[in-house]
Amino acid sequence: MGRPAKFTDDQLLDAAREVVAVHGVTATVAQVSAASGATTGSVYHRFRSREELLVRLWLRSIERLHERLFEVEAEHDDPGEALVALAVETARYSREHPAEARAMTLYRHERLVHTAPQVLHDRVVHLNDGVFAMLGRLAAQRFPTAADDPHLVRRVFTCVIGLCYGLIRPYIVAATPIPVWLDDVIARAVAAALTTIDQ
Amino acid sequence: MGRPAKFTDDQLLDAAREVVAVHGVTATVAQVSAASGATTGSVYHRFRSREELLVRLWLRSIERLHERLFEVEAEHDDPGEALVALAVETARYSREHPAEARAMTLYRHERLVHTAPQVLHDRVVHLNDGVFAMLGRLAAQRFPTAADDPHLVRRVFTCVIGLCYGLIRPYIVAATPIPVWLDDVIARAVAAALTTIDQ
DNA sequence: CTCTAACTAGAACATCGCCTCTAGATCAAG
DNA sequence: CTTGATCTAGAGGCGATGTTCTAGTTAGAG
Repeated sequence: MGRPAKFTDDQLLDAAREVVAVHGVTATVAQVSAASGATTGSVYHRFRSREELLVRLWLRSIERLHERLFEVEAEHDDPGEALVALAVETARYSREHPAEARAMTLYRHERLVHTAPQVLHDRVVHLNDGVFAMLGRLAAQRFPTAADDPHLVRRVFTCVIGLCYGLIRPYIVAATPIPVWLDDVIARAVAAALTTIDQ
Repeated sequence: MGRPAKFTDDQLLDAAREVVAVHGVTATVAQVSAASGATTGSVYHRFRSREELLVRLWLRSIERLHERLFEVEAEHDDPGEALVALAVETARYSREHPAEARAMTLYRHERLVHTAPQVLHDRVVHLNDGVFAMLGRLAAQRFPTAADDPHLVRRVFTCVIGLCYGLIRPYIVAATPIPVWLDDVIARAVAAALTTIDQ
């Protein structure tokens, strides 16, 4: 075997996360290497490009949020309550982990499906599969009459995750604390938004 | 006097708007000059920097939306209905003018307050004054008991403009049509969000 | 007509940041 | 100990892009 690694992938991603928390998507490889203690050469030994590094960071941050969301689903019996709880939990999680949340804002899923590095393409494509399946389950329970709407999951996603994310995003990007009163706004707004699917 | 101008400022801004609609914030001066027919030298004769050009475009797009919003206020007697109508109108306007809407997403107001070019600083700082005054008027009517809350206007702004913008932003950035069903989602969500201010 | 302010023109310059390249260090296996 | 795969190291190539520079053009004023 060869020499053991001095830095783990996660260590480099952690460094990138802190740089991104300050500089956003314009974070440079030089900044990441400075923050991690590795040199640019070492960074490029692990990641084929700056893009791959940042996309990996983005993927990791979103997957971590998703784990939380799955736990939230398990804690609720009522599908309507669960949907609202998913949105509120997204806000809470982002408030508690601002740097992780900032990493989530690096890209948009739809764009990356077309532009992500080859190696990550499949991971990007299937990133939301689990959450969409969960939303499909909850939606089928909550809106039995709309079960045949092919866009049902997409609409539910917009009313729950999209609505919440849109409200908290400005705070995340500005590195400003997400106000606690926003949780209540999100809960009521999501519940009301979902009523558009009823009729 | 000297030679008359071959391009007006608005012509150059229009060209920049079309480039931004495709390339977003990474639009280059070369792309703008190509789209307008002017050379980079001419562009720099009008605008001191790329930043000033793009900030001017951003300001123009937001001021144009604001004009619409003032008209909407005048069309409504009930303050609650007016607040909801403001949000829905923002979505409609963005749907009808996707390139203008894309220009609105170039910057965030809070960041520009600190980083905008000297010449534009005042214009940036007072950009929202009119809208905030309008929201203050409507909020004072709609929430008479909360009139002493120093953050009232900020909260109303979040519940109306912030909520709407958060929902439509993904479509604007992706250059995807804003679904019509979103108008209904926005109307109900805004109305519900505003109820958090009542108690 | 001549003068001149204002503008056009686009080549040239400077900077910045991604990425590569070659050399050297390290440590497990044999 | 020797070997060799793997990693560290950081200087430098290279392309892209913001900005400047100098020359030339235009059209109104006197």
